[in-house]
Amino acid sequence: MLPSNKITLKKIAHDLNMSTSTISRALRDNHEINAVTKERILAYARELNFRPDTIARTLRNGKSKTIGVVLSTVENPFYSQVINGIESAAYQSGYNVCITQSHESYDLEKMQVAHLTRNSVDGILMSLAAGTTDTTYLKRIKDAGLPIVFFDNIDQGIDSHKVVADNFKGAFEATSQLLNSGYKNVAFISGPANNSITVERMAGYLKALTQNGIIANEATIKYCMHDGENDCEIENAIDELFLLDNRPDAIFTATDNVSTKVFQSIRRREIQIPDEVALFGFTNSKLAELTFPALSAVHQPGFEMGKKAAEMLLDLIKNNRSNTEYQTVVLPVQLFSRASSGSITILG
Amino acid sequence: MLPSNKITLKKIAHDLNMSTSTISRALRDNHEINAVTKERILAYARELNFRPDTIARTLRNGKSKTIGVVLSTVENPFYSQVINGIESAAYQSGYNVCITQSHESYDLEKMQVAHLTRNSVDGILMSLAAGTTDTTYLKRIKDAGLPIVFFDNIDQGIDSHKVVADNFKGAFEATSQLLNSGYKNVAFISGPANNSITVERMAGYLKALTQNGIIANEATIKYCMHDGENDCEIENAIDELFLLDNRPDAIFTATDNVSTKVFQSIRRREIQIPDEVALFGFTNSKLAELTFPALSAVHQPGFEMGKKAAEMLLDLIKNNRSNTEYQTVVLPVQLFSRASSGSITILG
DNA sequence: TTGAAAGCGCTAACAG
DNA sequence: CTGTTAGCGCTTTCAA
Repeated sequence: MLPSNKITLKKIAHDLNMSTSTISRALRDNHEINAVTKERILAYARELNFRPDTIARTLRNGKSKTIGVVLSTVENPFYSQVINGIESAAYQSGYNVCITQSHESYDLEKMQVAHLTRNSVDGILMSLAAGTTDTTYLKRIKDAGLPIVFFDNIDQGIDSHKVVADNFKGAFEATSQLLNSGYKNVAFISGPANNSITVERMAGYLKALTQNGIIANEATIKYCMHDGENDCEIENAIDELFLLDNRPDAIFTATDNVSTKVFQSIRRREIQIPDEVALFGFTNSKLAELTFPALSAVHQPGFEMGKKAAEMLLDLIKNNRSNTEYQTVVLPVQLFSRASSGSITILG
Repeated sequence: MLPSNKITLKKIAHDLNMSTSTISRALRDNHEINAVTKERILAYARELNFRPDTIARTLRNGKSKTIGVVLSTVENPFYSQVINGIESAAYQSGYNVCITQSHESYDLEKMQVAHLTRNSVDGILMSLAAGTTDTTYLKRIKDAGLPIVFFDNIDQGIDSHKVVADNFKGAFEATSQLLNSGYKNVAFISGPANNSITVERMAGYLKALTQNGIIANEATIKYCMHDGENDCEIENAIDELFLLDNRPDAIFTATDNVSTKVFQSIRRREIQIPDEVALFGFTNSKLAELTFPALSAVHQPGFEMGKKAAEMLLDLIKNNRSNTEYQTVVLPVQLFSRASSGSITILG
């Protein structure tokens, strides 16, 4: 018996007086192994509680059975729901998930992607950081053969599978509801101007305005370069809006983080919602219905988005398709019209 | 020039007419390499954008420079803050972080730990799942030499570094504040009875009661086996409390998930807070101050806990200490007394 | 049905 | 200062 501090194929082979290849085959249930030999090996492996080393297997096979995820931060409830969707699909297929955060920073995002590729993930799921504008590094990785599926904040430039929420419709409906409730001057606060989600939600917002015969006023459109993570962004945006001659009577906030931060700031300023200013935002927080006043929200299907994106990635990985027809899946959003946008709603 | 689809030491060595060991040494800035050779190698590696394969390096070195994390779910704001603390410490030391979720299930937890060890993490940070009672499998892993640091929901049975919040004090203070505000019959709802956090918070709760000359009533103490994730748990607990002859006029909720779920349920039932029942809970949600009424909360230092736990783990990993004196670090909590416990507070 | 041998990409002991 | 060689734990030809 070889020393038992580390159980390897070699040790089992030695103890059983067989070759490592036989052990390897038996443990993977290879059919060209004698049934009784196989049983003996399995029994002994079980006794030793043997677990094949994933690292060695990965090095040898060139596949890790792990998918990497890059998103801004798990602290955002929407993304934590996405993660649960990803895991559900991955585990189903026997894949592991490695979650990393970009904190909306281009440099961190790049570093995380580098880590993931060097750790041989079989594919990557990602929502771009707010600060990312140049995605050539991703294109290079994808062209080198690593499947990437984008979700939420995507890049229009790279041809690949994508899963997004119906941002346009969500924004259009939210803005329309504010206008229908009688608000005349609806402002817009979002993340960085170039982000796909901002662009789409902005389009929905503008459509609602024009459809109501309103001409958009650039002064009432604010972007937060760091999606509101840099606190002054939010404060400045609100300050500027409230200093306008034609002060907004409602704000549509276009991202989860911006929505809760704006809500918090308005409350801190002791400005009455919705009497002085109405709010309608994008958020997946379960506490939105419990705030005062209850926060009107566009809710994205986080779990479904993660699940769908993971499924598409796994399909790419397993079928090793090179010339696939890439598709973009658009998932429906849900609107919850509550007190913050002037609606009277019963909780629950 | 060897084919360039995969850049390895071997390819660089071939192209430059040197041996792989020279390349390896040069890239790791080994001092016994000629300065000009080193520069040539570095230049060429840079040109090819060479990145050493982590998997191969891990297999060879026996260390992955990655730490694994197991916690219930990232959807819990407290844990997402812990993660950020862990990452901050890990990145500082050049370590990677792999986050996994147990969803409060013993089986899932065990599976995640198995995955992590098979993927050769250098150490594990974990908060036990609510459903975990038997930790012998962890003891075995630890005894085999893998450092493990426990945080939040810990196991008293295993001797190792631990980082926790001052659960006793948080619960004691919260309950005391409810009693000082005039509530006479304070109920208790928490996660599973056996969990360390429940035990400690319960002790703080009981201490506050006895110190106020109150004899604890078992009927007003409720446990949720799945930390409130199984929705009926919360509903049943509340139903039972409200059916008591001596109906509680206040509830101390002892975990983040239970706190928000109980709050939500009470609101849905249209029971007035704090007039009909006051609430004081443990939660790290940033929205707690924005709810109606504002939710009184014991706030745990999530970021600090993650940071400290990671630092202790990294110390264990780097110094490879076998017979360390293990210590348990207790971090202070913060109390935010708000309207839900009868306090009048100004936001912000 | 089994074994021997090569090799995934890297590092380190040992030689020179 | 640089090269040769062996080997981390596994899988896979190829040969028997």
